[in-house]
Amino acid sequence: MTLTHAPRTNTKEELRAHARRLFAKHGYEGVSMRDIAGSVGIRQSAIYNHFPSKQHLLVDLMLNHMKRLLDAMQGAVPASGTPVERLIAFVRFHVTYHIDQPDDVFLAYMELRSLDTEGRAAIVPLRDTYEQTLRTILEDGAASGVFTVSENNVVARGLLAMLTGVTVWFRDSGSLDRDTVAAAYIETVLQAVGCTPNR
Amino acid sequence: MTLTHAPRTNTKEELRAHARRLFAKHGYEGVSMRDIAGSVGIRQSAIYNHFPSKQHLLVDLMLNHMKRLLDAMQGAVPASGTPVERLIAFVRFHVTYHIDQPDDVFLAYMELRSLDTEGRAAIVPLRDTYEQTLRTILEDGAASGVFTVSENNVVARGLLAMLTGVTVWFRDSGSLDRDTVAAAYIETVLQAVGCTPNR
DNA sequence: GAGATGAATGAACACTCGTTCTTGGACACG
DNA sequence: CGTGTCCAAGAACGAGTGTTCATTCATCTC
Repeated sequence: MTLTHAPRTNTKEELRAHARRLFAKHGYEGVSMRDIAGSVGIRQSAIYNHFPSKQHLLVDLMLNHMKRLLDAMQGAVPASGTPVERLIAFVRFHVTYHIDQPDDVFLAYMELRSLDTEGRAAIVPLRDTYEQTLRTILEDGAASGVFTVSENNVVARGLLAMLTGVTVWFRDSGSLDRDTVAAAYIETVLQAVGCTPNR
Repeated sequence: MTLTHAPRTNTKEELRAHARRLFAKHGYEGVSMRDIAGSVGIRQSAIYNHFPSKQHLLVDLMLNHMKRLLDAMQGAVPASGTPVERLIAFVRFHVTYHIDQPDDVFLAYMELRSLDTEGRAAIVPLRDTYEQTLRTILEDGAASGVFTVSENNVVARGLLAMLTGVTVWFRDSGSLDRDTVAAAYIETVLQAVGCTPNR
């Protein structure tokens, strides 16, 4: 008798997309299931046909993101090659990927604290693997003498923070395009590790 | 008839301290007034004798932090001096201050989104003033030829993100002490702006 | 056509949220 | 001693929380 559900397709993927955007904007705790459902155009109870809980929805987003990030990075950064080549590839990949997926990146970075124990256990190793790639590049470069870095770990973490920060301020509507930004980061990072390839 | 309130002193400052820690750990939305009151050892209703609302409590924390940060920075970074001297002073100040006050810093960085319009209007200018200091140092250095930076704004934001990131991983219990970390950041930043003073 | 499945609904669950209000004890000052 | 101020307690407010449930419809398969 009541006007019930209209036919829908792809609700699950829409839920992912809207939840990602809302979580990134307001934080996990700042978004209710009603907010997400309302954004998609369904009632909150219907979410549970697709995800068993709010926490599972968050883990789904973060896990998928980390896997895609890791895959894409390993495709973009050659395992062989000089440290300089690999560092340039890593920085270019990281900056452009983060420009393209700012919500996913911000979520994975910020909402580790909202994960329960098992969620965190699933995600932290992936992040560590990603970061280890940069550390290895720096170590190789330092060992072969082309990089000058005093504290490898401090520099690696510092560079990652610097690169990831692009999501905070970059807007496509701004005056700089992606390639210009990536080039600026590449130059700055190369200088930061004491490597001036133009000379 | 009921056992009512025990005498207390300094409740307001205790509320600030506990709220700061909890907000930094779980996020503004992830902390309730009952959580804060329980952490201090009073009931939630008693908070309203000291702060008119949760939002006011957040603004109080962020505004006080930004003012103290700005004051301390202006005391630590000489207005006159060479760009190199000022850059070194700025980096050393920023890193050590952020190591000492990680909760305040994280809060001010993350919870801008939880501020209402007027709170944001009060805080954003202070942060801009702080960041402008670094930008000016980079501009002066670039103008006098001692720094090599392609995109001044990108580099300034990148360096700030790099330095602020120290709050994420630094622990006093770790293997590195504050001075070693500060020195590593100083060296990395000097190299990043294309300035190698040891040569 | 019959039946299974997927996906939506609205109502309800038991809590928790920020906030308000009344009450009353502790202490300072006259 | 009386009065006023400060600040705590406790109860209550209405609204919102994540989640569960029975139900209903549309669509696919046999």
